[in-house]
Amino acid sequence: MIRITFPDGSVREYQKGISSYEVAVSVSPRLAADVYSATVNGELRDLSRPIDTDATLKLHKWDDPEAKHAFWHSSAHLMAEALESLYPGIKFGIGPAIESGFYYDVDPGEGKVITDADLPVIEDRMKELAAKNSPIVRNEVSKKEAMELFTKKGDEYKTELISELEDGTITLYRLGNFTDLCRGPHLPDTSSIKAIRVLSLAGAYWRGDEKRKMMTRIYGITFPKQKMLDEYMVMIEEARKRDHRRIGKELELFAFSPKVGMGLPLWLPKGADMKQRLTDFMTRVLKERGYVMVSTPHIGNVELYKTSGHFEKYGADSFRPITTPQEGEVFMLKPMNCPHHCEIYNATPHSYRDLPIRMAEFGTVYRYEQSGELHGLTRVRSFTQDDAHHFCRPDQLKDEFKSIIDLVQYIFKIAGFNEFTAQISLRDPSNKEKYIGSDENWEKAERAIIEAAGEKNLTTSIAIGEAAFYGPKLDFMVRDAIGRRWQLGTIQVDYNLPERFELTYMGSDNQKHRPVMIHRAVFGSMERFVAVLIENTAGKFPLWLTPDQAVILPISEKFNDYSKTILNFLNNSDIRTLIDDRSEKIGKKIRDNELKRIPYLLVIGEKEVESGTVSVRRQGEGDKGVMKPDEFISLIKDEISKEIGI
RNA sequence: GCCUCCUUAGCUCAGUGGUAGAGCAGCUCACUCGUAAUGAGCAGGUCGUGGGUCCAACUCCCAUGGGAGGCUCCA
Repeated sequence: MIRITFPDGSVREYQKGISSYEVAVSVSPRLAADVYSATVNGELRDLSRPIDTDATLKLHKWDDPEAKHAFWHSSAHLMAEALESLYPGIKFGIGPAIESGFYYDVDPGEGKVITDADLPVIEDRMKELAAKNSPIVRNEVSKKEAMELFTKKGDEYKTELISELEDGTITLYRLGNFTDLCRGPHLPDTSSIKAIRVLSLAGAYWRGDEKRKMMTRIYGITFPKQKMLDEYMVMIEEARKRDHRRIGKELELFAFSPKVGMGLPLWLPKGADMKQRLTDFMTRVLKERGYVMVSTPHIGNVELYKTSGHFEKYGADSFRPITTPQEGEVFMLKPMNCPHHCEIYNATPHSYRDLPIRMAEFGTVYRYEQSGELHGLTRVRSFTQDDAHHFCRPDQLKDEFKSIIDLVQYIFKIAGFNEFTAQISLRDPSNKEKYIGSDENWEKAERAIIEAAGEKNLTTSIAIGEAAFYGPKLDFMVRDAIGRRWQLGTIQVDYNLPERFELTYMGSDNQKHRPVMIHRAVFGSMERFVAVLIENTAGKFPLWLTPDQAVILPISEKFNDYSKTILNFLNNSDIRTLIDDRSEKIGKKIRDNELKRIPYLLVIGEKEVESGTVSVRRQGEGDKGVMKPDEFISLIKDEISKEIGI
């Protein structure tokens, strides 16, 4: 007999060799039906594997990521089984579970392609195979045996993976006729895979290396119930409706034109208006926080970027240089504001008493991004950063970091980004030659970031080896409608530029010292920030920011004169107001303006004219009753004050 | 840049070899209306562009522009 300890501390005795699944059944058959994998003595395991010793056991139900992982990983194997039966000779790369679903990278063979039209066929075959309820069988073999098996099969991708594994036991999992190299864990069989959808195709370089073969990546998702798949598809569809590219077009915020060039956004009046409002707001906040505003040109002499080191590192991947016709001077489109800011620093002498200097600019930069990378407003070739550089003494580093984290937290809160993630990127200590700067400086900077984040109660993850070559950084990421993460805010320590630009300040010891530089952005870029804001709000912007705050809806033309009086009154009181005086019925006007996400609709008919009032309707909430125009203005001002405190 | 797919009216989309169609939006007219779609009429496209095959191409083929989803990249 063996003793199994459950997460609640209770202990039960079982026959040696019982499986986790059998344990689940003994607790409750209902539980067993919703369990997909188990953690035995801290090790993630198949439900069907026997337990031979006393153990702690946690059974993973669907809501646990571990359960979904096993479910989707087994689904990837099911898809592979289907693919192998449909495309004999197909070769397999890797096929993991991901956040939502799974994929498998395959090589269909020379001259063969899998296209979108094949997806339903694959899906149907998966359904047939799943219905067989075949067991998924775990098998331990030696490295040599595994190598022989996949060599015989001609699966060179698998043999490459095996050759890199440690000697010792290698686990294989067999489902039907398909055997895969795999660590597991897996479902006991395919009986629980009830709903299957093969979603999409993509190219993916083998092992993420662009010099190697382009595999075909097939994405899919599965669920234990059809209803869950239906709900998932509805959710995806809802997310698509929030896509900033779609809403941006609908609300006439921005556009792209092939004539202007890909990745070069055009801000339409309403979008430009909003962007300006964000800029004004940020400028006010920055001034309160001790920043000074500067302004620099859109181009700079190539020597500037040679000094900064950007030319050497990115020159080949930049827009081609611009040359003057007479003198042949060479300029670059500005890819960064920092070199310019360094020269601003150098334009005047600095005492240690002046520091920190917080120099900010809404600077438009131009970067050559690969065409396949461009994406709406989130990845463009021309964008405006809310850029700033802190020039400080080494002893001020941590406080400066804290002030920036505080600023980011403040702005994100106002923007409603409550679910951002923060990542600290440190250098890879085993690869020091990739980075510039002394060990001492790196350690100091990394410690300052970690401590500052801790003192601001910021939950962070740490990524080793993700630092920039010139210093560690802290990035703030927010998700878009379909779950992709975009970096908005960033804080980066830089020891490189102060050196290269020979920045100095006079210390209390009457000696010249080198300041430390911190690059930081909060919005990241105006473009990306607006994009994420659109997707997070579905276009229902906060009142202070939205292009049009109110629309007046006269019930008929008879009330147009009074309505226009109100229109002027509100606009003169800084309420951004429009009038919809089309000869349409009131229901139609309400519908159209609700769809335009106008926060307040003011209905005006005979009653309102007689009593000198407006009838207020809040978007999404319906009729709020009548009030005097003055009261409406207070209502709006109060709401804005709650949003941004003015 | 690479892989797969898409590209028809301002927007969303039908149209599988016989020289283009709907809904919404727009314009005109009528209606003058009370909280999410009033009715009628009109107008709008060299089917992204350039080649080719064919008696005939929106439709098939090639090239190219643009877009989507990924991969690689992202100072």
